[in-house]
Amino acid sequence: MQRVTIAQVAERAGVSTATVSRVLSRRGQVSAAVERKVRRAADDLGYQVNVIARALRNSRTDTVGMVVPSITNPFFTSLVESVEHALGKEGKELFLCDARSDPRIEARRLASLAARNVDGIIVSPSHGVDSRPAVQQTADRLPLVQLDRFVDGTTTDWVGVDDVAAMRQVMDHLHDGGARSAAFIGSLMTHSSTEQRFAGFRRRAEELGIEVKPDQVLLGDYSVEWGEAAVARLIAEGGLPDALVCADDLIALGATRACRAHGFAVPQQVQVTGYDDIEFSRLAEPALTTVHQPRDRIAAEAVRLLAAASLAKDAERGPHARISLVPTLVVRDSTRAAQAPPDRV
Amino acid sequence: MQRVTIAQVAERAGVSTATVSRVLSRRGQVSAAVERKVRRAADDLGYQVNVIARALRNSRTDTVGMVVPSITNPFFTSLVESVEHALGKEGKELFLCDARSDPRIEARRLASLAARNVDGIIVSPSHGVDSRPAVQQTADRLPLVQLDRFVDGTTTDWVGVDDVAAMRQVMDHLHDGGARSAAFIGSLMTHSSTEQRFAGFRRRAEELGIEVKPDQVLLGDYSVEWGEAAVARLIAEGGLPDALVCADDLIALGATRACRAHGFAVPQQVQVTGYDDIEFSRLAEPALTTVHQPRDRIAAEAVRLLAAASLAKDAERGPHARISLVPTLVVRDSTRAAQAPPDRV
DNA sequence: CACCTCAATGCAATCGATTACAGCTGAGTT
DNA sequence: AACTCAGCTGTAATCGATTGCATTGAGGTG
Repeated sequence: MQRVTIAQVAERAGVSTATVSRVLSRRGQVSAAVERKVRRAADDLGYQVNVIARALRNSRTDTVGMVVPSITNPFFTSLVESVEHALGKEGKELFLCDARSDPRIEARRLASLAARNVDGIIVSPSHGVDSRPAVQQTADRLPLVQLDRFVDGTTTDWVGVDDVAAMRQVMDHLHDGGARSAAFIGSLMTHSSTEQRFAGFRRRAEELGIEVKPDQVLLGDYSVEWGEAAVARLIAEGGLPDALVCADDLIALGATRACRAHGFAVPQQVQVTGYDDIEFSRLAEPALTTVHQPRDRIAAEAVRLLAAASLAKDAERGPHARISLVPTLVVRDSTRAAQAPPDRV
Repeated sequence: MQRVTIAQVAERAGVSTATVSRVLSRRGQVSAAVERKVRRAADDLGYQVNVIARALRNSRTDTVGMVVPSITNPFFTSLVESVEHALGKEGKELFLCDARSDPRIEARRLASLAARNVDGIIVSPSHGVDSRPAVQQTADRLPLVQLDRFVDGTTTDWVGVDDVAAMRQVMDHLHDGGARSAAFIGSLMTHSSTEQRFAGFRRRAEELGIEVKPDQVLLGDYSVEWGEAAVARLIAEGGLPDALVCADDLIALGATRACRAHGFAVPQQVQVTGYDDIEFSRLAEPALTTVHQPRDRIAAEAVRLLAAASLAKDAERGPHARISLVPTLVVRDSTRAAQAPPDRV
């Protein structure tokens, strides 16, 4: 299907393939007259480089691979968009893979990307432990940056946000709104984001004297359904605390919905917070208070690290960077205003 | 970075590269003893094929390219997921590109995919007219299937749903719910889906005697913001009709929100319908009545067509297929039950 | 005029896997 | 014993672009 080759262009222009290559890739010196002839011939024939052949020769593909746990999670989708944008500025393209939250599929994707000679890989690992072998092995072969989530005990670059700091803001805000007890709804502790967020939650709750009953830490997965189920369980097992702190927006949307379905007013009776600031958190009823992640910054840093790693090569692979950006709390209507209502204090 | 080559495996196993290749790609006959030696050597060295080199030789990449107008639109995201799944069954991978709804970016993506020797391309064109040159040109070089949307006047395979039939269901349902007037909120007529949906809307409205004022056909883009803006405009310019028929769910979500913000009850005072059945349409308040697209079927058909086209090659490129699947109406709470309330009739 | 410099260009090797063709070996045939 | 043939295996060409090295020739210098 790929018809026109550099040889045909060379023949038509009456020069050698070397010259054509030099003209088309702007390297080496070529006289103006020849350059014109070559360009002319290339245009006439509708020549397009064969990226595959070039990649084989150069072992560079100008392509970066990205693996995310789930492409249907709006947070990752918008992260992907940011990454693609950042890469575009460097003339690179993105090869996107969905791991379906399964470390085995993830491992296959990583291997396949490596076999395709991508210049680097950006991955948000599906599992804090089980993802390790594949991630580590891939990182040994080519530049790799972990994004948002990370695998325990791997030594690669990482970019994400400071979950602990974010949770502190969330808890302070809830406390200001009068919350004196709270539940945490997250995913199983199988990936770093839940772990970190829970750690931040627990620490600040303790400092503020917010009560967290042991059976009010519920772990499932990042989905609306789980948010609904978790709230149903809380209600069945003794009622809701003052606040529901959710590990992501999907859970929070489900939780809010379940609260209202069971007749609990949000935020009057229960405050709810999310995490990620996906587009729909703004549209929910009530609009969700959540933590905004600086996606463009995250993406830009990841791309920068990757570029740096490509240059450094095997040589002086210095210590790996862990870039932690500061997220911001977005206060909307699922939590109460700063001044605690007098009847609660 | 790619270290282990077939030559190294060959040396370690004490055979030629040809034999290694034969073992690893399961072609040609090789004695059991040699096969064992080779596999052993390959494992020891951690050999992985270089997909690039193989692709250059075979001019097949086992990769399919997909271009969508916007990766942040949940409808396309889930379509992508379905396609990836369908491809996975055939051992193929997906190279995903976002056109940002810009035909120029789209053209670049298509060219780049072609240069990468993908085996085929699945595209949902951004623009009904401006996307034509690039799509047609790409289709001339390799197998291409249009999905969901299509470009006017191109001759390629297409898979999508019967928008007109879907709109008939929507209108019948609204009519049953008592609607005697309606507005249409869509995108500019720059892509086929809005065109088709509007055509179906208008025709059935006429047949049912539902009034559609000329200035109540509002065209913007597929976004929540536009849905909100359109409703604001309708209210400012003389009030809402009985029903708002939206060309996609994002618009419908925005429209619903705006209605409620302006004090109009949905569905008691205004019925609202969407299109696509994205996940959040279920979560909205009230849950959105919408048209469900059979995404897995669409994806499966597209992949099938692509495979068929790859086999047929340039040879007997028969007439192109246009596969139109039947979508289903999903009735939720943003429309009224079948029996029209007596006070409306 | 002999000799040197340097820009322009071509030749041919290279990236790694695949495969047509040829060569070899040994079992089976007559 | 000579011959056939199938089954293995190796040699080398190939895919298309890039690039180190060699070659050419124009212009410059003493």
